Amino acid sequence: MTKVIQIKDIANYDGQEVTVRGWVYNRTGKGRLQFILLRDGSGQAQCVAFKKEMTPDEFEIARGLSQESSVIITGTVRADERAPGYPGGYEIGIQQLQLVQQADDYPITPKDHGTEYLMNHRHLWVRSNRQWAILRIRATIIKAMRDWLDDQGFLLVDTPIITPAAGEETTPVFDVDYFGETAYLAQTGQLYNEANIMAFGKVYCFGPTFRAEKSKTRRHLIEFWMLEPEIAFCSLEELMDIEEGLVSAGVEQVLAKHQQELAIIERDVNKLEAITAPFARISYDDAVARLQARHAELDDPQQRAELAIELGEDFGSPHETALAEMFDKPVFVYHYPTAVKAFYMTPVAGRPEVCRSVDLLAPEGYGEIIGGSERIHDLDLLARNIDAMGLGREAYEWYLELRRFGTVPHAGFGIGIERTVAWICGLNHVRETIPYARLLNRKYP
RNA sequence: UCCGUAGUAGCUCAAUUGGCAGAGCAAUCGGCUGUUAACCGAUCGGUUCUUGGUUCAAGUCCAAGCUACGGAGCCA
Repeated sequence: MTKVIQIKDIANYDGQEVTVRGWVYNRTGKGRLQFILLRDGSGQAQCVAFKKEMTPDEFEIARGLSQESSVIITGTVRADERAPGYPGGYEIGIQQLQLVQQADDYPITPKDHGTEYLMNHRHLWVRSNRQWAILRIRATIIKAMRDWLDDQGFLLVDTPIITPAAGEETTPVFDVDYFGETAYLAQTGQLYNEANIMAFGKVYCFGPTFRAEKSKTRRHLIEFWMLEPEIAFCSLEELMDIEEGLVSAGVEQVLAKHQQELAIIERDVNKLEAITAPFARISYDDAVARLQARHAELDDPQQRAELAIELGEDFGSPHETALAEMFDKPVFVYHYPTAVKAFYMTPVAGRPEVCRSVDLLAPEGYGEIIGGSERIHDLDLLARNIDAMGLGREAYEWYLELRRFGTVPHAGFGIGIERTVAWICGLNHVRETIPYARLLNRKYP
């Protein structure tokens, strides 16, 4: 029994006999010579079948292998510059081949397919190179950001998915039948984070969140994953320091560990190498002025209509894109109008029409990847806002109590994992950044 | 919800002014000892999204609907 190896480690076994187990990604042949590109989840390696080096029965199996058939192959590793794969450069000369199952008419061929077809076969599509690369990068981004927070003294504190009240008042939520009562799927863990910082100082939660919005764009999912740090005794400026440290750590780790995957998805690595702290910080007022200046340069009537903006209005998607295009790194926009932001955001002292909020806009048109703010820590002001929004005191009683027992200035933010992955990978849609996307018209598979 | 585009073989797409339903890939069979989405030969493959209408004749024109894609709003 030879050693079973992972293909990613193949370079360590040059000249040795090994066993690999996996699936046929592709096969080409020239009569008595067959090339089997085998993937095992960790990588891909070319396995070469010569008729004279195998039993006749096993060679016939090799000659007839279909795409995604599962096999166990034993053979000798040898370096060969012609060998494709990941990492590539090594191939396996097959001595024994065991067929686990001959796959029957695999639907996703190595040719072009449409989006709908691929999404209908997402359970199989995740096997493809490009999806393999993206989902591996996603895992690294999550790990890098969590490691960074852990190293900074944050504690992971999980927050509930089923909640008694909608977290934010602005967006529609999903109802859940909770033994005859109505509960809601979480849109954010923030309110619970605010309780948890009073116990642990610096915390974050990480998990799925749910928005019942009828949004159908390349930036929206119904179910998406969010990493939400919250920090006691934290100002908006300190919050921006944390955000840029977190984001640049994620980019740095992807560059360090995934050159191979970035090559598969053909990402322009130069643009990622530029993503280092600090990031530009501009006020909402400044952003509006920049957009108005840009607007004045435009001739096209449709573009002019999209980019028109007055002080006090919220940004639409075209505004965010235009702003981000002015920078080659993510850019912070702070002090948004109070009226367009959530009820818990602290008004700026002396200028209550704007609030201590900050969004981080990703470059290359990917839009907002982070939203954050200083939270109101004054009991009376928070209670007034809750009443003014018509939210109902009962569900928020515990939240108000946080301001009654040792309230402190604090701040936090949420970073959308899928938008971040889409930006770092240079994808044109978030649906490829999550294994099984939930979209307005899709919950299958 | 609004605006725009599309729907033809398992997949990706053609089909001229309304005039015989086509190709590549996949699949099946055969050939080939260095292939990189191999190549060569053959075979197989159709409710042209649905319903109704115009016409000698509809994939093509008209009406309604369905589905998908892209964008807006809203958001991360």
